[in-house]
Amino acid sequence: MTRVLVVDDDPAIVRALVINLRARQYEVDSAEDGAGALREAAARHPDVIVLDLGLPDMDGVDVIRRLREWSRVPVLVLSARHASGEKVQALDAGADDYVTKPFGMDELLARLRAAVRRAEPADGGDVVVETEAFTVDLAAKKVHRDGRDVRLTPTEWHLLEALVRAGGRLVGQRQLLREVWGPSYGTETNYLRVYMAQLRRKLEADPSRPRHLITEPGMGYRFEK
Amino acid sequence: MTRVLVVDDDPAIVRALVINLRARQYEVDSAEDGAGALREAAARHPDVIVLDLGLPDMDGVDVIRRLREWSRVPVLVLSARHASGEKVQALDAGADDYVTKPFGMDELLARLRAAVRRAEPADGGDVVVETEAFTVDLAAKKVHRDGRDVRLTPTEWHLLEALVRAGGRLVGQRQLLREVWGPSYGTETNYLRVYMAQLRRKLEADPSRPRHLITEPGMGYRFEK
DNA sequence: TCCGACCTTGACGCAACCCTGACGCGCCCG
DNA sequence: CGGGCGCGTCAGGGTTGCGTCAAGGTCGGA
Repeated sequence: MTRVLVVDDDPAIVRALVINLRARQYEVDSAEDGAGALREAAARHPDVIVLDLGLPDMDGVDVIRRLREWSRVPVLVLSARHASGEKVQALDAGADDYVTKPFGMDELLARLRAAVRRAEPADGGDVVVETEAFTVDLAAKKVHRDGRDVRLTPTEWHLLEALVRAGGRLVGQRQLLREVWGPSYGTETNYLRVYMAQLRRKLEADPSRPRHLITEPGMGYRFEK
Repeated sequence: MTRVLVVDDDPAIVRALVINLRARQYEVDSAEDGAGALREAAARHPDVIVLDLGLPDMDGVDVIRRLREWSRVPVLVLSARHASGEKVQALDAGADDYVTKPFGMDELLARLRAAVRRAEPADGGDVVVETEAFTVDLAAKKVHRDGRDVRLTPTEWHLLEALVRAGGRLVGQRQLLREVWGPSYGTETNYLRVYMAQLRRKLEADPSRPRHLITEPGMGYRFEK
């Protein structure tokens, strides 16, 4: 879940933002001055900060500078000032975006999404699923087992991916066939048998008694951690 | 030097931007429609794009979408529309910032600096990637091996860069082709074969048995440390 | 104008992959 | 008790994809 830190000395704005963000499944913290902002940022490691420039205790631009000494978290500045000098200062201090009050909530949210999206893959947004026998990295398209990489053919990988992405739920054979071989393949269940066998041979400790690539007779297959 | 691509159908705006940017030591290309923008982006690999939404040949939002199919270059949108719906659309399509006309030149430049600053070191984290056989310096665009520089042609370098930036993840052949040769080259997989062979000949200890530039048959290629 | 570096393009051999059919086994139901 | 069904296994053959080589083309510099 994405964590947002909202910094503003006007409780009405904080409240409005918190409500809107929480409604969209963000996790939200807040602060009402610069010192609090820096403290919260260090303690909670937010994924993005919405920062009002007009704070009671210190200059907003200084807050950005202090923050940038140790963090690259995206900062979206909120300000009543329309003067371009202010904007330039804030942006050059390290802010990522600058929105003037009064602002449209949907625009702000869109800019927030943009800021978060940008930062995401830099951290290493790998989706990794682990079992006691092997490890599947969906982003890198890599399978690890006993400390070494397992080579999968394209079809084997597609099949494994379809199962793993289902997240433990049962996947019907028809759906599996369509996902891997295309929409016109609905009945060739022998394909599934062959490739499931190959996957088990490559991934399971005891291929004849699979613990992770499970057959549900008459229905489909399931991936289990 | 930072390379900027300016896209606008109004010659006056293009001229103003080009002059201002060149004066600040940017390298500037320009295009006057969506097709030209995509072509230039593929050919010149700019570090940031300034894109007017009101283009004569296609919707600006579509330009962003098409661009995002193969590139993560920062896009700064320029538009006469103030409506928040437009902004949300553009930002969610993959734009990084949105400035409404008429715009202040110093503000635009500040936003441009912010976009470039963000993108630069955020890409892969490490600027220098080492393997036991060779070293790649992404910032200096240099490859070292056995204590001496390896001469790479521009295309060889683009290809190597695309692979190294992926950081061990598999890169599909289509994506690779688009990143290196441009969006219209989706099927010429023979290019990949030829240039991968050249890279391996220059970089791998045993080119016939590559340890770092790996082929995943039917899927793509992978750089491994 | 010539030369070299680089990019494109086609052809060819080989290995790997995908499909396919056959067979055996266990389970359920008649 | 026997037949049918679904699943796992195996091996062979057609096809695809990859690596390699070489020739032609383009562009810029000497």
